[in-house]
Amino acid sequence: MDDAVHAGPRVVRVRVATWNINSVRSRIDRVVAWIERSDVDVVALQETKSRDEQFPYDRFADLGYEVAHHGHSQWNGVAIASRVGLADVTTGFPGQPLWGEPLADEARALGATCGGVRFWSVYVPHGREVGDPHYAYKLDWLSCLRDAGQAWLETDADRQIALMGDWNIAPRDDDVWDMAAFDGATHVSQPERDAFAAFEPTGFTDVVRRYAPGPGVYTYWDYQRLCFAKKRGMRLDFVLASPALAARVTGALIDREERKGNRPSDHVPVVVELA
DNA sequence: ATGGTCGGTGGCCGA
Repeated sequence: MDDAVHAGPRVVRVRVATWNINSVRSRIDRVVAWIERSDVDVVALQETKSRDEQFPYDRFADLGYEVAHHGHSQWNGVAIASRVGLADVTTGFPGQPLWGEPLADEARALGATCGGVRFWSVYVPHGREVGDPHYAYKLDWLSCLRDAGQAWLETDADRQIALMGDWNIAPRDDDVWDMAAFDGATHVSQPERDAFAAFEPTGFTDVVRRYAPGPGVYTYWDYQRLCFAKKRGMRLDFVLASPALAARVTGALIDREERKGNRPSDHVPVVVELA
């Protein structure tokens, strides 16, 4: 017995990640290999492009992870995998807007509590074109998520909450390779940037940028036109942390290597380390 | 050569 080993404050390091994997079924071997290699405790996935009954639950269980998935069709789809517990799974956030004809829930948000932290895997609507109904939906969706986040912190300002995923917004000019190429485009418009910035006064802050500053640091590269080789990317994936969670962050990285090799996703994982 | 993509699906849509 060596009591000294067990004395003092217990420091628990946790690595969490978010990754738009652009189809979990076509890329499950890569996803499994990355999770094993990267030693993450919690990973939020977006664009699984699967119905629940198609989701490869066994592959995560074999790795020692519990996993929750929310998917209706070949579109969207979000998941959270965890090896530090997975409880209170919630599909969709309170007040999440509907879409389609007839109006219906899209599988774009999934909440779960893992290791005392409330995680949300979010896949923000793309917007398609400025002025398109989908663009209005995107702005509304972001506004409603902000309201939900604000309400959670008003209930308890000390809650550890992570809103992480593909936000489909490049908040700063440096978050795209050339602003001239995005003239009039979605992802960089002022209303979208305002919708993203509106999280800041509620207490949610991006915890990655200070550890992975730009310019030229991206999380997404279009498959077309050799964008990755030409370093033409966008920073679209973010981890927004509540104040109590942000205080635990000791580091972050964007795993650009994962964009290489055979059949990668067009997004790469974003990893945050908590103490 | 001045372009160059995917995935899921089912014959195009969404990104």
